[in-house]
Amino acid sequence: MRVANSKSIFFSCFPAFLIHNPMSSERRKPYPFDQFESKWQRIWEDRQLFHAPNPGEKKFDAAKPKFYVLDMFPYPSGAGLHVGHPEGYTATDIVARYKRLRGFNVLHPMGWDAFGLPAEQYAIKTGQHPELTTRENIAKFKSQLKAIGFSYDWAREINTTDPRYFKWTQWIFLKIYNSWFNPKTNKAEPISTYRGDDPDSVRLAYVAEVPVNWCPELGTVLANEEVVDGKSEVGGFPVVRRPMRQWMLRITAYAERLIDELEDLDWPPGIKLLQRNWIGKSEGAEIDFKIDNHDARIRVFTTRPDTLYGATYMVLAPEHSLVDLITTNEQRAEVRAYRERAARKSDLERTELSKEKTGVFTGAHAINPANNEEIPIWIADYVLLGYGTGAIQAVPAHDERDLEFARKFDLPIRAVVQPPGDEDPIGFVGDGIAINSPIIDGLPSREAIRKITAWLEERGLGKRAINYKLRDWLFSRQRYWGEPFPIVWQDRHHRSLGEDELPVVPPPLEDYKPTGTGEPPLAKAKDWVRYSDNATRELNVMPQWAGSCWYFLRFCDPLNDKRFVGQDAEKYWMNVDLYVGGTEHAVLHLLYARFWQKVLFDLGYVSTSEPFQRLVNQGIILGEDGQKMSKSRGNIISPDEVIAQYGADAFRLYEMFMGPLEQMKPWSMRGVEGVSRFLARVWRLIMRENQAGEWELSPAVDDVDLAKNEQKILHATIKKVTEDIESLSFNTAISQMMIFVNAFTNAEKTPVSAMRTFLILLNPFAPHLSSELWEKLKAPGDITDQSWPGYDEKFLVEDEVEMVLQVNGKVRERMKMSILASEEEIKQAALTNPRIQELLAGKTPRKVIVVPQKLVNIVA
RNA sequence: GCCGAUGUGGCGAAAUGGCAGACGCAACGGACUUAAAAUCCGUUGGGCUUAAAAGGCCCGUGUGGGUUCGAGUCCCGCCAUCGGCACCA
Repeated sequence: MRVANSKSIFFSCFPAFLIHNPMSSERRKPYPFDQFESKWQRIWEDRQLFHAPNPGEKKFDAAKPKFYVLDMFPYPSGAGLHVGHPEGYTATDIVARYKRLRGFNVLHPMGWDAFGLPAEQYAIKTGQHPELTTRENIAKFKSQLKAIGFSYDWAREINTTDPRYFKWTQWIFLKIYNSWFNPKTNKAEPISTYRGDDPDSVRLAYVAEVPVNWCPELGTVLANEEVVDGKSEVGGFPVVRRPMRQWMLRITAYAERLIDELEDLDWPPGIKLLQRNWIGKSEGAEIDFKIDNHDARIRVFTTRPDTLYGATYMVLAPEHSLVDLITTNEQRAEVRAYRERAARKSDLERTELSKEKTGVFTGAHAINPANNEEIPIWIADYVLLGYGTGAIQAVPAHDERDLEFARKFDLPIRAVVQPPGDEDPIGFVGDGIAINSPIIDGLPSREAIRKITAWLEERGLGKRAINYKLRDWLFSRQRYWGEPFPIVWQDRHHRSLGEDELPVVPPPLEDYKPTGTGEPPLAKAKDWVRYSDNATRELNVMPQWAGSCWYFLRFCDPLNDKRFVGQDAEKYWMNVDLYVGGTEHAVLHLLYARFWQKVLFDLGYVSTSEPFQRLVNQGIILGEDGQKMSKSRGNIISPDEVIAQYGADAFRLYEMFMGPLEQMKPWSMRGVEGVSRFLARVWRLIMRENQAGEWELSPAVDDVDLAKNEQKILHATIKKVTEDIESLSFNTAISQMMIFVNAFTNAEKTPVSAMRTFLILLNPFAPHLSSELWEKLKAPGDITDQSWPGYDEKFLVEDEVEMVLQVNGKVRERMKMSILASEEEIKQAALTNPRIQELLAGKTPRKVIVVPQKLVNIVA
């Protein structure tokens, strides 16, 4: 307590209700939010006020339009919420409450993305089952969210670790597994429509031996996104490349559609660009090079077939399958040594540390198909097996990497593109004019590409080709706390379980520790693993992304036990009209979810091919020191302490008042105090404290007409708040409400009608306070049943406006003008103004610009 | 290196090409109070002019140019900070 030495005074002058627990109420509350916030939360819960009925249910009103507003659901960590989490949640809650007042059926759900590594790590440390800690963490998160007064439809709460949920995650996996992508129809179809010999080679879920990010410390494989600078994102342990049998999802089949269908989405352009870059489409050609003394050919991918004449050597990735075949005996030892070194390199060494190009000559030569020149074939780890064909034609004159390599190993460099101007052709990578290239000499690059590609195609030497950076999705994890695959193995072949065998529930385990061999922890559950006498279960589990790939669908119909989502519910609610979350999910989550949605759409299970129509990213909230909040900096602020001191409404309001939603901004307790003062002013506009220290309705509140200026400010506020909520500019909406309150604070009479209207405007932002005051005003019905007020422009315009008079662009004078004044009248009034006359000193103005109702600029 | 975002008072910020700094914080002054807290009222970008005030003038939105009667806003170049990607042929 701050007033340690003044307890007697403290007790004598404070109302009784504030002192029953003086240790917890550090200071006097500016308004008694603690008296009613939990009361309203209870009322909302008891009355199921925010439950949205589905089509076909009793209270469903088909006449209303729908609005689906969704938050990225959280991973319930042990630490609880910090003030960054509820930023987006507050924004969506304001929109949800606003849309309800506007007469929409609003779907506003919340749930838990609860599978994941931290719970498993905790289990390893403590021996507590992840299910238990998950349950506890969820309870903590949920109580924190409820304390903020969010209007979630808790009847739709979902939890990705609930068998009733992941049963359908597994079901969707089966659909993916039992589908293939038909390039003719450009969509997924049931595997039964595939006419080839080996369906397993085209399934959208398949098994492959792939080099993966193996982290010995965690005893698991990590996805690329979980590896940061060659170290594990969790724990910072070293990560090495190692081939392993893994489940993959064929997301690359959808690369084109994932790019194209971004077009019509209302997403920030930056996020669309990020996704496009991630998918990384590039157009070019594949060209076949003959190998001297061998039948095999090497296929390369290039975006610049017009530089073919400049290809003075070739490079294969060290892991390329033809390396063994073509390497000459003299070079074999050197090549083998290089390949071994490359294989041992971690990602860190391969990228960050390898500023110097390395490579070795195979001893073999290829024939350049354009000029039949013999060129040496090298291997080097700057060529990646996973991109294109894993082999390149090296054109050192017009590619920085090839140039660096050629210079280091003294390979020939030949210019074949003449840059515009007098730039040096060597090292020029842009478009120019083809030179030293008989077939295309003199052509600009774009045309040269077209012509030489056609030339190659005619001769069967190459063809147009498109490549993507996007790789197939590594979909398995060697962990315990995830969805088991509904797959069994028999005679070294995988096959799917029947839908009636779902869900496949993870077996209870005593010991969650990684085996360390790369074999998943599920291998320890011997009985569970044995599916039948000759079949065993798949031991991997799905990655955490799986559950979040379709949760927005489940929210439409969370209790359905017949289908992953009921058809009518899905049709009615989808798509998500507004999706709010952090930029950290800009690529992966959003890409994966779009991919699943498209598969389900192709197979006819959902009605839209894109899940999220409008996307908004909230900015990060920094600590009071302007640094990112983190345990180590000790600058984490929990909503609990803020709410205890200032109340949930002040917390919500400050989250939104800090600045634009998308922006990064630092927390400030002073700022919370500021909005809390504003809410107290609202309270005292309607309530006053009597002699006994009790709050009662203020006698100033009366059923009076509004003065003209009051009418104007009321309608200006309705207009501004409405428009600002629509554009998610909550900070300026709040500013306008402050202006409103400031204007009414000193009025003799507080017009009750204006107060009611204002409370409706305030309701989405500060639902507890506005509900309480609505009740205190004895206004009819519940505030949540009201309809959003409209405004009338006629109250906003005045008869007279103040206009600015400028001379040469500088403000020199102001004058009042009727809004009806014509331009000519305004001009005359300005020119005859004494101050302007004085400034002009008899000179004739050269030009007069009149902007009606705004200003006059006189150019002298 | 490439791509993207952002640079405005002491601080968070606001401004359809038309009065830069609304609103809030902090600070200062006043009212109320024995006093303080709370509350209410007022001042608050920098400089010059003035005994003081009123008033007037000049400068000011990262930086240098440009377009315009007029630029925080539009165009070109540069700098800084943050975020993403990073041998993708």
